[in-house]
Amino acid sequence: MVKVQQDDNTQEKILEAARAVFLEKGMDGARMQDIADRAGINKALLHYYFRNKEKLFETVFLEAASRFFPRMVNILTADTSLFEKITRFVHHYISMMAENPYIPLFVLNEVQKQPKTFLAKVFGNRRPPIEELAKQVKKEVAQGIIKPIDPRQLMINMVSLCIFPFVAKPVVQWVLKMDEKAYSAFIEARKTEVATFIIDSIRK
Amino acid sequence: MVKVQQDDNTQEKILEAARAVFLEKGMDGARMQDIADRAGINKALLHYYFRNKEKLFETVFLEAASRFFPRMVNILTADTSLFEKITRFVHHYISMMAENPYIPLFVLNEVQKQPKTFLAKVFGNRRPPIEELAKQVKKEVAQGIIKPIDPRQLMINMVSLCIFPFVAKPVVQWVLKMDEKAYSAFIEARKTEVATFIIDSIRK
DNA sequence: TTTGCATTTAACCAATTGGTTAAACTATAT
DNA sequence: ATATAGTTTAACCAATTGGTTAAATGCAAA
Repeated sequence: MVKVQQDDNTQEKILEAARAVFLEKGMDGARMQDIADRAGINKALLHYYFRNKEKLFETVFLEAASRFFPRMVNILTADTSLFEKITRFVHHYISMMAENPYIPLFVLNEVQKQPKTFLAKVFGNRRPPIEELAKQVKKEVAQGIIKPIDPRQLMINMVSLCIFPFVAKPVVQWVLKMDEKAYSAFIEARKTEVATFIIDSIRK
Repeated sequence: MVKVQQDDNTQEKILEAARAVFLEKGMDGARMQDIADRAGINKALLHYYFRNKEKLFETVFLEAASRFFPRMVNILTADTSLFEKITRFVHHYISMMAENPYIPLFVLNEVQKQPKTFLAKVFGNRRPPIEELAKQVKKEVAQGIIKPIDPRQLMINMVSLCIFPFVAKPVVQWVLKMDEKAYSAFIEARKTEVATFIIDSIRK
């Protein structure tokens, strides 16, 4: 059926446009008219597909989040060495941010505006499996494999190094005078740069 | 003259309220009525003091920025060793974020929505003096004092490690199960943790 | 050919919101 | 006492915006 295909096309066009507009403007700044325009349709059809702005956003966001979390949980709970774990974590985290660059800033905003509600919606009951990594760090510190470090600080460092260049993309581009291509290359390079940066820091 | 004093009080009350509301809601989400309410005045008086939302925002933000930049420029252009520079940079950056925790997320949002306009307004013509640090890094790499590293990556790492824990404060608190006191202690500890983390990473 | 979904057009509504205005009141400086 | 600046009240305007509606069109499946 060609119709169904058309249907999917339009829906995907809308989601793509929504991603772009939400990225640029945030939830408050995003205009339904903008999204419709960018999707090449009109407002009526936009509301025909998604009842309202909130639903549209939820669809866009949960779609990305549902791809994100399972992979990170896998990496963190896998039976691998600490250095291997850090390397894989950084690579995958940066890759996923690069694929969904609109997410992190949005999350930070929503979580700022309504911490409880939002965190509940995203994580539900489950928390990120940080205990695994913490234990592993403590163990390797005790064994003298790595330098002493607070596992919590290490974890925040890892996430900071992965996420920040995305939420600060325009500033990074401006300060370092990068066009899109240079920025992409810079991010690509970070996948290994950040991993070695972290490992070099804690290795004895 | 008591009047002038009253005047200053009201103006400061408005700016304080504006800071709070802008922090919570961002530029788009912030409502003039909210600001007036929180300042304990009415909308008419708010507009009596600040012609419009944009002017108010500008005042609030530039006031904070004008305290921030000179200090960082000083540190970056000072005639000190690289490790000293990194240490001072991290300490001051984190201190200033702790004093103005509402700024970073706000900046990231505005710069996302209107990169040119906002960056021009904040930085004007001048850019952060990154060349100094870049040269210093290249020199010490060449001299074999530190490991080879792209100065740009290093600088982004420094800033990421300083800023991110603030923009992600609610998430950090939730994931690591911290109350306000624990979070403050965590941030305080970062002033030295982050500095040694970076230096340990690049030191040969 | 008829049925039904996708899509457009275009007008419209209700709520929000930034911003204005004018009149009145208060307290103080002169 | 009077002028002046700070402040309130309250109504109002214009623009934006999320969302709705109804009628018409195109088009593929049956």
